[in-house]
Amino acid sequence: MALKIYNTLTRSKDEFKPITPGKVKMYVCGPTVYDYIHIGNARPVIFFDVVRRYLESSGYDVTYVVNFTDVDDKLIRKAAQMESTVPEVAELFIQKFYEDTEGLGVHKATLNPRVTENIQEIIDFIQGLVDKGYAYENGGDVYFRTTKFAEYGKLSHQNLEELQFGIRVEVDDRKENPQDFVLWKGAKPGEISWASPWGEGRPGWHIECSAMARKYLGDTIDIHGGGQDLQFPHHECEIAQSECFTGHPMANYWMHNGYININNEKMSKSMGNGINVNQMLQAIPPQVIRYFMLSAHYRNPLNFSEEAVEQAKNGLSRIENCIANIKHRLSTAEVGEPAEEIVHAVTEVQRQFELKMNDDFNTPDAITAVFELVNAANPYLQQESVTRSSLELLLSRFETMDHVLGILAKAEEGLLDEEVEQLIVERTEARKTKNWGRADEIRDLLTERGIILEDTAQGIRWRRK
RNA sequence: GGCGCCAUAGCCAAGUGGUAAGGCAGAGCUCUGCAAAAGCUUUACCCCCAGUUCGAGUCUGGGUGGCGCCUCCA
Repeated sequence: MALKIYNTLTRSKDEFKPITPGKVKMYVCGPTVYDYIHIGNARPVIFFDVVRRYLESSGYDVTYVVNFTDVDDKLIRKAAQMESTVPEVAELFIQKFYEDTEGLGVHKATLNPRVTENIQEIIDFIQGLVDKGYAYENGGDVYFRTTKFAEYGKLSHQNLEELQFGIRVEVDDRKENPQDFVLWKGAKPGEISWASPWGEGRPGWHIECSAMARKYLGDTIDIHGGGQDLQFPHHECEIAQSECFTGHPMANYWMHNGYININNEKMSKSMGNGINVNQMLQAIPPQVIRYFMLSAHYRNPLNFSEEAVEQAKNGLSRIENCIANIKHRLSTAEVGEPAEEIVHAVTEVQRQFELKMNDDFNTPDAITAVFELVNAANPYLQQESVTRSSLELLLSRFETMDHVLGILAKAEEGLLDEEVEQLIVERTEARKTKNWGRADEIRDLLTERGIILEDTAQGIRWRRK
């Protein structure tokens, strides 16, 4: 079963063939660290984490690079606002990024290079472009000469002539052509800056990714990802810079995730409907956020709303209940061969899971596969006698799939404080003597404390709300 | 103006031309001391109109209605 990836470059699902067998070089554009990450940032962070996990679970050795843009206009503005410095602001929000993404269960990237740690590489890169005639200096700025790169527009499938320039951003008259973009920005007095052949300044936005991707992964990488909005101009410009500089394709597969809307509206700061991951994690368990994010295909828009979160939460409970029920049966299960229907279900579910993940990372269908396992497990659990091997088989399959999706909470077994333990014992006694009043009283009391009791044929099962 | 995306049940959401997955919510029933969890049952002529085809949610053309990008943006 070959993995297919929708490639923005070709606009089709292409079979994935790594440059080096068994290895994947993957670069995803990371955040500009001038603020907390928001729910929109969280989508690529979570999705590409899943891509990376899936590739690893498929046996690939993945080098996953996510950069930090730690110097740019927004950072300079923010630093002034906070009466701080750019490095301090960057450091603060890099730490917040780590906290938030860890909170979301995201595995750390192999490398998180920063722009400010790669200034020399960036300058060399720009110099190379100038030397080859692809870039020119004017008034302390250096620009990329888009007309020299015939393929400019191949990623976003744009014709240079048809683009409307200067609609949103004023065209700088130091450019030869309005579509040229800046590689090096001359510093204004007082701004953070580095010495360069063109005077004091800082890198333009696009060049950093070209320089860092090349430095850490090589001239051509396997997968380059990011949000849909980065397609143009950001990734288009990266391609122009890198391919003019190295003479090789920058990346073989370009992946772009869709937007998140909030209550069916585009999220934007000006509308004031942004949601920080940090705040969100206070209210919503990370597993629910991941489940929600993965419940739609990554290229489709996804609408965030209270109702959607509620549905995600309830859907997840079905899976979690199932697993809790399996674990609860473990102690009273019998020795024996795994049940035939379970072996069959487990095999079929795994096949489906891989089939769907191989089809351009169809996570909604992958989640469906998880539910199919639930739908096989639950009727089995209804049976009077079950075998331990069946239960273990089910559990291990859940684990395998969750290793990729990361939607299940780590089991926090056993740890009930003594008082609660005591109450449960008391309630069991009360039930034996049919003292239903007391039994219900205790159950209500524990419910208030967030502990839900369930009476099963195999004894009491408790879980946290 | 250019380049694209989307439309499937009350809600969310898949769907390789071959009688429309899965989840949530709702309803009824079973199990239960009562619950919970779980089980069973139940809900779609796939935005509209043409066309291609033995056969179209799926392909083509044309509409309608949403939406994105066009040098800050995930």
